Amino acid sequence: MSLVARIKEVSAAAISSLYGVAASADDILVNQTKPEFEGDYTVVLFALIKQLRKSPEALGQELGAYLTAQHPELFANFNVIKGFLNLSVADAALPGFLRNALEPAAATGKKVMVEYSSPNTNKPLHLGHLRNNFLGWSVAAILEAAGNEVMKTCIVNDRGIHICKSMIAWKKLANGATPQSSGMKGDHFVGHYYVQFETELKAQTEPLFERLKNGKFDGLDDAQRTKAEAIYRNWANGDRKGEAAQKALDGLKEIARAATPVMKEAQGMLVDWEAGKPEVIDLWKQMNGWVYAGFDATYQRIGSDFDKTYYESQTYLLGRDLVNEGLEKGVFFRKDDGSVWIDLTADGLDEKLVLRKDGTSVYITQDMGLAQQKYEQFPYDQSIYVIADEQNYHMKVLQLILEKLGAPYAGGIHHLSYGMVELPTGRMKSREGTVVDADDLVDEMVQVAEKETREHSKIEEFGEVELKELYETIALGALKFFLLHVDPKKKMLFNPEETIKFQGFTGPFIQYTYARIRSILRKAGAGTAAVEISTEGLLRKEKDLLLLIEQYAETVKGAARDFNPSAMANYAFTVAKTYNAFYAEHPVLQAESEAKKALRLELCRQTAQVLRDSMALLGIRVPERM
RNA sequence: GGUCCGGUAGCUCAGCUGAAUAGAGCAGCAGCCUUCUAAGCUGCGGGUCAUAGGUUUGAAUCCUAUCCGGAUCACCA
Repeated sequence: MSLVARIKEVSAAAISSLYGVAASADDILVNQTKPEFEGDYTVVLFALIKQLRKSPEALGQELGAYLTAQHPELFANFNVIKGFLNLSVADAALPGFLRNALEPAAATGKKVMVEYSSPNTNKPLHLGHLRNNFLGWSVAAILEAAGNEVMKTCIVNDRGIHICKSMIAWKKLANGATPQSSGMKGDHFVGHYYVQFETELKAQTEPLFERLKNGKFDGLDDAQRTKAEAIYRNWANGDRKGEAAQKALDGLKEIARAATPVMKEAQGMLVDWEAGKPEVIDLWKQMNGWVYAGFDATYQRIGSDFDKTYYESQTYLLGRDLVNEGLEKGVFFRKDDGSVWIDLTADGLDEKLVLRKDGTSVYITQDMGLAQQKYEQFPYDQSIYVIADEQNYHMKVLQLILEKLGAPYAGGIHHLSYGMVELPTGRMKSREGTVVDADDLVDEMVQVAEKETREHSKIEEFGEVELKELYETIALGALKFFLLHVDPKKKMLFNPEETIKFQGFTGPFIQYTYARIRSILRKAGAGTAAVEISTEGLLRKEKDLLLLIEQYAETVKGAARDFNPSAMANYAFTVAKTYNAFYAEHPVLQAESEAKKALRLELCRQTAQVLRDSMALLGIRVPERM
């Protein structure tokens, strides 16, 4: 049990016994005492006074007197200010609680699946993927540390029109080039052809778009023509400025894009792919293979891994059984043209298509099927989807549909919705070339780490290999901490003009603190085994540190409950800061006495452990020296 | 237009299951390396918590409205 939980427990018991009123630990509000007051933890009394018909002062005095008298092992002292009962924890109580806090969490028996990363195979990973990967990996690690059985999964979007685009461009332009022959990383190689395709598509779209704007519809198929004519009529006869007009123009442009020869070619290739045409399948396998080789290198470098990888090419047909089931249950209905829908208007949403009139699946259908398959293979209590907040609506619909189908796993689905990473100029747009490439960014960070290390470090005994590793550790530490230290659900700003900081509330700050501690421990020749500490004459800064370390287990629990790695980042920073204040004031190796030295060495050891473990839950390594 | 999310110091963010005078980092200013790593430490300045009402003993936090920014409402994935 944690210290705070224990304080709540004895306070509740005290109230029951003092006033004959049933009180539970949940009724007691305990905060950390503000630094300007004396004490460690504070019981806030206001909520209790109405029921007990006591003044806050009187209640505080009585409760404080009772607690210190009944639990001298727990409380050394108390004071009451207004409605706040400030309690000083007995120094001797700390070692026991510390042991609890640093023990691994008890197993919950719960199975949790975490899906993250989920790349497309037509282009390399970018900054947005990094936030996703770091979040997903970290949440999985935190859930595991909190005692859950965790399975990390990834759904690779390896089929569809976007892959066909890369394939078409490669066939036309590459002359048989490969990543090897061009010296490019596979995912960048394939991404290059995707960009080529988009360039050509844009070039072909423009003249067609102009013709549509002038009411010329030749070259369109019947469906496109009907649609284009309708949009055109509205636009031409109405207001030519404003939002509606812009929407009409966007519609026309979309039609123009679809009607270009290159786009038709890509669509044709998708049809061939679905038909299993061997030459298309072969090329598809080859290009995806290049991409996977590239992804693997990046994943390895940034430390992403998965227990199971799903491929959309193998799951995109799933979900049709669920559609049939839904039709039988009356959850879905069929329209005259044969398409299948669900009406969610009663839930405040819209009607949603789940099967096209030609019987093929849409995105949501595939996700229904995949959810089902995941549950069959790993009967989870919770399934976390790490997906950007632009898909909030989609995930809401998915969960609602599964609930209506009566899927037993529907309630366990949780969308870990995170905000997009934006540039000072707004969202990253691949069409405008403002995407920050993941590999480039990591390379850049490593260079900065090297420069910073040259400026600051006094370590000359490192060899080339060790230095390289150190730069990677620091660079990824800075990058991961930067992307994880803010609340996941908030969008965040990344300014490519400014390099990610290495001072203050950063990963390297914590890594540095760890390295300093390790340096002391090396010099002391101290073992790694825990030593029984004596808290005789504990000083304020020593106690602050002990109280903070004691909060480790609770912090992990909270981070797991909220799926929020930033809680770990904030905690690690506070620990490091508190340690640094202690470090500046109290010598360890030259302590006043042997007893003090032993205590402080143990403080160092435990601080190091907590920092290393907290950072590990963020996927960040800590160096022995830096 | 409907729905959802956000607006806290010059900048980037904590705090949001209500509780003491709203906290960090960066940037600015002033100090601290003959002592365990100065990527550090200490101090100073900096706020109408978007706005207006409401609930409450108590509101940055809960409710309502308004303003501003964003996402979304595809037979794309």
